[in-house]
Amino acid sequence: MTDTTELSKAYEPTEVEARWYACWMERNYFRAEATSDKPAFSIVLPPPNVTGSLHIGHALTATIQDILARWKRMSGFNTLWLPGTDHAGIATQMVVEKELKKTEGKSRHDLGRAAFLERVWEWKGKYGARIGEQHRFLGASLDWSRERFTMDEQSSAAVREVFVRLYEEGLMYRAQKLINWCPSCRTALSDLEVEHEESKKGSIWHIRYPVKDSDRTLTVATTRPETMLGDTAVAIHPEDERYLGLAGKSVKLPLTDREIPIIADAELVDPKFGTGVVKVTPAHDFNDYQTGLRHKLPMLTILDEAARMTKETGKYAGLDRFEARKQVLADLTEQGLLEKEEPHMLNVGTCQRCATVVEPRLSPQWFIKIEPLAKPAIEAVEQGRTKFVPESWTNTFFHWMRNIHDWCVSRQLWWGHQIPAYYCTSCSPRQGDDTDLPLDAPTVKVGGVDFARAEPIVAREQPKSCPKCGGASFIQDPDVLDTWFSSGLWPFSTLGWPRETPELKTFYPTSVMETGHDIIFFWVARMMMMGIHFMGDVPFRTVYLHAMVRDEKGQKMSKTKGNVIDPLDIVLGAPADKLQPTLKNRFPQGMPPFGADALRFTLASLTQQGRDIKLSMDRLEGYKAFGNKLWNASRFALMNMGDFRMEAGPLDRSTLTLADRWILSRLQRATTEARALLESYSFGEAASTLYQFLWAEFCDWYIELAKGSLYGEDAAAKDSTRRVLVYCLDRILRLLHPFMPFITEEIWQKLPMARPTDSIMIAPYPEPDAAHVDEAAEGEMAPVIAAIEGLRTIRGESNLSPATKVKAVVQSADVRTRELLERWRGYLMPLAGLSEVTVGAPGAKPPQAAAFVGSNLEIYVPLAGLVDLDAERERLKKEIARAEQEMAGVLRKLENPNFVAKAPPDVVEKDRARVEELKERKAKLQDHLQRIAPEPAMPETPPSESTTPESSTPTAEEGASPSAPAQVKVAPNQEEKGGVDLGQELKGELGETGTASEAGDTQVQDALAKLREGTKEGLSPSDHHDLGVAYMTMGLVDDAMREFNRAKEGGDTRETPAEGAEAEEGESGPVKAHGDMLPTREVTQGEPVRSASKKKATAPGKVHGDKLAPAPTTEEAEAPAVKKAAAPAKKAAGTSAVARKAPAAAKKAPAKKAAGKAPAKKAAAKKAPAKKAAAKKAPAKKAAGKGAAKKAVAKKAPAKKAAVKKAPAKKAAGRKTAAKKAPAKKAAAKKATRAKPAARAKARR
RNA sequence: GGGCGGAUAGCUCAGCGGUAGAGCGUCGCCCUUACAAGGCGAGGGUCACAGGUUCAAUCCCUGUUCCGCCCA
Repeated sequence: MTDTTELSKAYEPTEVEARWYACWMERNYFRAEATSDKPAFSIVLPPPNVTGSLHIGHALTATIQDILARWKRMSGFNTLWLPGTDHAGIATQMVVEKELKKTEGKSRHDLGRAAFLERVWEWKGKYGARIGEQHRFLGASLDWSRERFTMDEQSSAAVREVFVRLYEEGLMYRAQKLINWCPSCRTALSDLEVEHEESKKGSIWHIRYPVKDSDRTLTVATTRPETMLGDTAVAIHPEDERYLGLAGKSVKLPLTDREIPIIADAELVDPKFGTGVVKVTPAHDFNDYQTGLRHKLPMLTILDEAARMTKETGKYAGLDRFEARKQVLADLTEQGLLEKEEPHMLNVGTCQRCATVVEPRLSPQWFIKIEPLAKPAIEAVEQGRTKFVPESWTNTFFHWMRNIHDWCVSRQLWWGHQIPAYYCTSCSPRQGDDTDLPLDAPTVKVGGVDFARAEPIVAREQPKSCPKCGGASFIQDPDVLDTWFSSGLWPFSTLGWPRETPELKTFYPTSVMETGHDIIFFWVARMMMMGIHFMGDVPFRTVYLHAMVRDEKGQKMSKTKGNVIDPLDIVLGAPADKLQPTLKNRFPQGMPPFGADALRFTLASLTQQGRDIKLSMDRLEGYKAFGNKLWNASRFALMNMGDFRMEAGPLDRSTLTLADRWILSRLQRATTEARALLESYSFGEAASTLYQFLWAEFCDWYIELAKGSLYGEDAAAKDSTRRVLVYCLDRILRLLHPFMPFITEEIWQKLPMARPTDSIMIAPYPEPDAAHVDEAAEGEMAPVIAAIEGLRTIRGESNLSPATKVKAVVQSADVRTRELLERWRGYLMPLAGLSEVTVGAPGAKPPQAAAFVGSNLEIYVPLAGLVDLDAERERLKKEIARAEQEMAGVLRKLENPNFVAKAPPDVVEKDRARVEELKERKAKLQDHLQRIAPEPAMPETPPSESTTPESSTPTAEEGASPSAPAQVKVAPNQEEKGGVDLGQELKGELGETGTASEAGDTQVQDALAKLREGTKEGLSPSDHHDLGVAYMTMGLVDDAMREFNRAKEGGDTRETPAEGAEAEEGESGPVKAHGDMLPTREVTQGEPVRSASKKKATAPGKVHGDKLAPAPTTEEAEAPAVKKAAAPAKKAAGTSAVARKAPAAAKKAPAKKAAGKAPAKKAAAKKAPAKKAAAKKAPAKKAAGKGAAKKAVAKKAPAKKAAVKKAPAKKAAGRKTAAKKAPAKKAAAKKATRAKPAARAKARR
């Protein structure tokens, strides 16, 4: 069955995905048991609107829920994931109306209610099916046998039941209240369906209302002048002195013949706002409505359902509200009653569906009394019976629930659940010319039932006879219910409620409600209220709210923006002409099929709690590649299986190799981690864990290591490796299955092993096996990996082709390490491309070799004849610089008595150990650097113009300023370790080879002690000066200044580098650059060669700064003779290289920054916390130091950067601005600390 | 006006008191027979700004500025 040729070279998702979904369906794997011994896990799919097709947000929903469902199913749960669609009242009615208009030019009224609804049902059939199909393409393991629709018979029955019960309980009532009305949709809206636009530009008009029986006028300020025609009062603040005595009088309402009262109302009127006089229009403004109620004002409706002026408005009747506004303003102007118009920012409510400005409208509607429902929901969350993830949504939920208003649930639409209220056609009031009469006035029967005044009979079924008059003819309330009304019942209506079904018993409360945070109020809150009220328990235990998916630019996806992405286009691919513009731009040849697995993995990976998801095509491509990687790793395994077939049962550990044990151990860790992350809904991290494990550990290391035995002759070893390969793959596939269901199934089916189930989707989710957690193996593997990485670094840096086999000498003082490396040379050689490896104790090193110094081993690769050694020297210097940099940082900490005293001992200990390690490493590197030094050349002649260290020029690379070699020793890094390094360096200078590392802790301690006391006795003024320079190179400005001051106090006459730098400012390019660099120099200390060469080596005298730096120190000390001259050829190369890079510096440094803040301090401070602290305490000093540092840092930066960076020449222009790059030192430091982060992470994490 | 997020590498994002990470992109060397959708190596960070707390701050606190969302 394991035909290796079965797997194609590249993974092709399309065919595989279609095949497996059909198979799963056929085998009924998605179906949940109504009753089962297994624990239940249930999720109801938030029902997508049947308005159209799924967008990428739905894909996210489906992905997350399917991950949960598959994971739980594999974990032994009786898992129900229940699909369905939502009828989406307004939205669907609108799209169908639109289509009707477009295709047939008809309105819904042309068809009539029944015929129109038929059309909508047709639409529903079409798009409902399409939505189902899309979910299938996404791999969603939904229980289609239980698919539901919010308007199917069962749901409708539930809706009726709920409505009637609420009515019976007094929680559902009908009332004439002011509600939000969309004049375009011509229906009531709930508060939530109104969107508030921030600060729209508008005007506020000041209108004079003449006070009756007086010459006085009252000026009201209003943003809606047209509504004055509906004013039934003007209000003033009772304590407003301007209007004392006016309350109780009346004004003449302009443009009408009405007189309206002046009322005093402290609640409505803010005397500080506008004129302090407010027009009151109770039928068209929510605040005025309340005022009207308080003062029992008449409520005059002047706008009809389409927001046209009613006949109440006389000459304005029939005008649209905005037209009317113009007319009213014109008329007021004419009458001289318009005082002024001012610009005004206003907030306008618009219809969520059609963006029309909504209009408050007085009309009879159905409402749910919400408070009695909200309270238990709040309590449930308070008590933790339902939890929000992320937790931060809890407060949002509370806030809204505690300020909730009664819910207007009636909609003047056709598509939806018609309200189960009936009116007797015999005795109900009728519409007619008497509609202006009071509500309780007797009526003349003219037209149809006047629902505003008729008495409803609420019942599950149409009543047989009218309890009032005995009439048998009824008409049902024409309104339908808010879509969210039926959605609110979803968690139990879908399970059969109000019938008592086994499903209800098994799956309610559902386990998780997973949905977008945008519908927390619309839907989640309402489900909570309804669920608790009707089921007596919360509808779900956990609410996981996911983020919104936005496009790559963070824009919300919308049809109008044209940035909507159809998930199926990603899954299946799409021709360019079908794509929206940005995607077409990105994929001019059309979108390739990424496959559902890649899309799902991408969405899962990008899912972070509390942050929107910007869908990145780059990442999508990356995860597609991940699928391919998995595919090919499996392909590799399968092609090497031979006749092997793994039997069931535990692995025999006795035959395992180190690599086997290592990967098995790593696998257990990944398993544990992935499971824990899933438990906490950390989908992104779970995906990342699996990604890292598969790629960086299993593929990059284990498969490579396995090749040895697979390609070898030892049949037993071969089988053992095969066993481990299959074991791991099986588990990796199962771990990944919830994320990538298709590819994992496809591969899993091909593994040569006994399968406990017919499909991976019902196989158990892997559990960690403690028996395979193997610390020892991981420990043994570490030096092997370290050695391989070291060798690869050497190869990479030397640009050695992988085909070139090299010899390597590995030395370690540690017997165990040597033993391991010797034993596992079989791993070492192929992975590092070695033809030969010699493992031994530290001793003779090969000449002309490249070296890698690890924490416990050193590696040498003779490079003579392979590459020139210049590159290697550069690399070593860089390494040295990094070590020094880090060491300096750690030593700074250790020097601080507070740190030693207050930090936890283990932290201090760790730092101490780190210093030791770094010291040793540095010594070895320096030692090696010296040993591969080119033939000594004549020392360069020091520039005659300067003798101070700063101005003295170091030679390009190794050149030492003759004037200061000895002082160099006092470089900052050594300062703390002080004595030791000093001694060591001196030794080096004297030609001694002994490593100082073992020199003695006592010396270190002594030095430290001295430093802590601040005495630094034993340092000469000159030492202080050099120390200052060294500090400066680290950006430790304050420390530097202190040392300079001490030097001066002691008689040292040299000027501070800053001064020096300044002095040099007018000089020619190279010279200046050097001078500038000097202070920050440590940056370049790692590569003096480079900076020198970059300078074209034309101004050797100027590079002096390098000398002072710690790194060069050693160089100089130990290899004083080394000259740049020695390697002219190299130099040239280096030069150009550097030149190319130089400009790069500019890149990082925005011009604006160069302009002028004092970056130095900041930069310096950053890298050197200690210094920062110092600065804080000594402001005066800081000031002093700042200037110096700024200059120093500013300048030096570019140099280092230039030296290090490889950037295209095009950027040269910006070099100057590079000054800003101050943090150069940081960069250097960074490198020091992260020799090989990626590799390290790969290997160890 | 109130509330909640966010600001970390060129891009998309993790991390959140103790040596800054990933993927993609970039640069260099490689078509090494699982994978060029690849391998190995490298480069790349004022962790928005300003204060504060701390031995130590990207991380905690306060404030500021931008961006986004929600509510009124």
